[in-house]
This record gives sequence, structure tokens and C-alpha cells, in this order.
Amino acid sequence: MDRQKAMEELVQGREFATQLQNLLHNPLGGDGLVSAKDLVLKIMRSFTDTISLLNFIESGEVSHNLAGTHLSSPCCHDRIYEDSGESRKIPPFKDRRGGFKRRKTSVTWTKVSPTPIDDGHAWRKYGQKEILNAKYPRNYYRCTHRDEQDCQATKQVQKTDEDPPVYRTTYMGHHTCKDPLIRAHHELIVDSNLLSFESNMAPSKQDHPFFSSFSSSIKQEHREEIVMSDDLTHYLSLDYLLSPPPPDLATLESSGPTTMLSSTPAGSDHGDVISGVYSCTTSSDSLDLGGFMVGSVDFGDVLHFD
DNA sequence: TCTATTTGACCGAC
DNA sequence: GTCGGTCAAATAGA
Repeated sequence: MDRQKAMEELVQGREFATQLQNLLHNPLGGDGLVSAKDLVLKIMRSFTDTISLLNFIESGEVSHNLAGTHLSSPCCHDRIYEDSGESRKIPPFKDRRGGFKRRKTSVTWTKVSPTPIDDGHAWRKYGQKEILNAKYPRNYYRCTHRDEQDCQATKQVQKTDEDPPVYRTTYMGHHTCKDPLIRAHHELIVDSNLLSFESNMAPSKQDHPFFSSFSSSIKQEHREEIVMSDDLTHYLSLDYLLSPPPPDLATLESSGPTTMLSSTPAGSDHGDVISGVYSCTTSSDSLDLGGFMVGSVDFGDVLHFD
């Protein structure tokens, strides 16, 4: 069932790619960049959702939430209320707090930096907690646009006990909101990606334009440690790809079964992302985008590019 | 007055 | 029973 959904996602993605190809061949035919951008977003989302699905299938954690929620909303499966399709119960009385379930699996990724990260998104603090065996409390933030745009992105920031102390920021879920400040930045990046697409219109399995478009602009200036939790989803996810980078050199690491990606440029505008994707192609461990294997999922079994 | 933060309570997961 | 994530009333600040 989920495998079929993954296939459907891919078919849909391919259709979008075809449309994009036509558009690029005949840029004056449609309404130009706006449509192209739209298509790029759809294609990327299709990849993200498929990877998500396949990873869930492979790990035996086929999520009914994921299957049920639509794939066009990548952050939905991150929702905490995960119990077997049962929606959150209506509080029996007004001040019933904490009605939630702790997440078991979710897309999370962590950044460590010497200073608090300004990722460009608008966050609203909703809690602070003393953590066992931790010197400093953990701060909880959610997207400011959660209520009006149902954006489920959250993050936790904790100062570590290390010397010198660093700030560990754990992101959960992806932004589905349209923050005006972020939007301008996103459009810039999408534009540059379009250019890359155009210059790589002869795809091959080894050098697929989708990924080469990212790796092409890598500058090796700094090195970061990147790890992720459950899957590659957030690296390929639209939000992550389009999120503005932190102003400082930061370290990404994961909290789950790790797949370490290394090497990163801070000089690049979207260095974190690029390095992650780029590293995939050189990692023989579990990420091999050349052969299209991500995490424990071998896309070679299910994907065929012409 | 409106918006954001603080903080104790609540409650599910372990 | 403990821990940690979230809620929401109270409070602070613009």
C-alpha cells in the first residue's frame, strides 16, 4: 500500500519534471519563472515524500499517519498526536494541559553552534524545562505561524555543559508556513536552482541534475558534521533546502541512528544543505545518491530514470 | 491593547 | 514513579 503510494508520488514527480522540461525548452510559452518555480517545488516535495515513505516502509515503521496525511505536507507526520489515527481528544475541562503523546519517530536534526542560531524563521517560545543531569534548561520553541498557518515546526534549544558551552538546537518538523521574510530568501534560492537545472539538462544516473544542481556550487571552506535522525527527508525536504542558513558556522548532528555526512562549506549560501547532499554521493555507508540509495532504502529497486 | 515570554501544571511515554 | 514535552494563565514589554 505504502509502496504503491511511493510509486504514485514518483510518477507525479516525473510528470512535474516533464512539465518543467517543457517549460525550460519553451520558456516563453507559459508564465515563465513563476510556473517553473512552482514545478520545482512540487518535484522536490515529491522526492521528499517518497523518501519518507520508503524509509518508513524499510524500517518497518509504516506510519499510518504518514500515509493518511497528505504527502504534500511533509511536516504532518511529525505531529505528536500519533496514536493510531485517533485525533486529539477534546479536553474534558478547560485547563487540561499536556494532552499529547511523546513522539517516537520523527524527522529531527540538530545543530550545535557557539551562539544561538538565528535560522531566519520566526519562533515563539512556549516552554522551558530543567533537564535531568543538565546544567542548563531546555527551551522549547514553535513556529510563530503555527496557529494561522498550521505550521508544525518546532525546535528545542539547550546550552550544553561542555566547556566552552555550546547551543544545541534540535529542529523537529518542517515549516509549512509562508513567512514573508523567509519567502524572499526562498525565491532567490529557487531561482538559482532553476539555473542549475537548465545547465544540466542531460541527466544520467551518475550525475542527476537534481542533485548536481546542488553540488555544483559547493565551496569547500569549512567543515561541518552533519547527522540526521530517521532519514534523509529533511535534507531533501523543501523546507530544509530552502531555509536560510545560520549566520555562524554551526554543526549539524543527529539524535538517532546516524548517518554521518561530512564536509561543508559555510561560504555557500545554502552550504549546509549542499554539503549534506553532496556528501551523500561520496558516502559508501548508507547514502549513495549516485546509486540512489538513501539510508536503508535502496532506490535502485524502485526507481528507474530514463 | 496587543504580543511575546515565563512558569507551574498536566499527562503520556518509559 | 520519573522524565520530558506541551498547555495556558499570569506577567512583562512594546
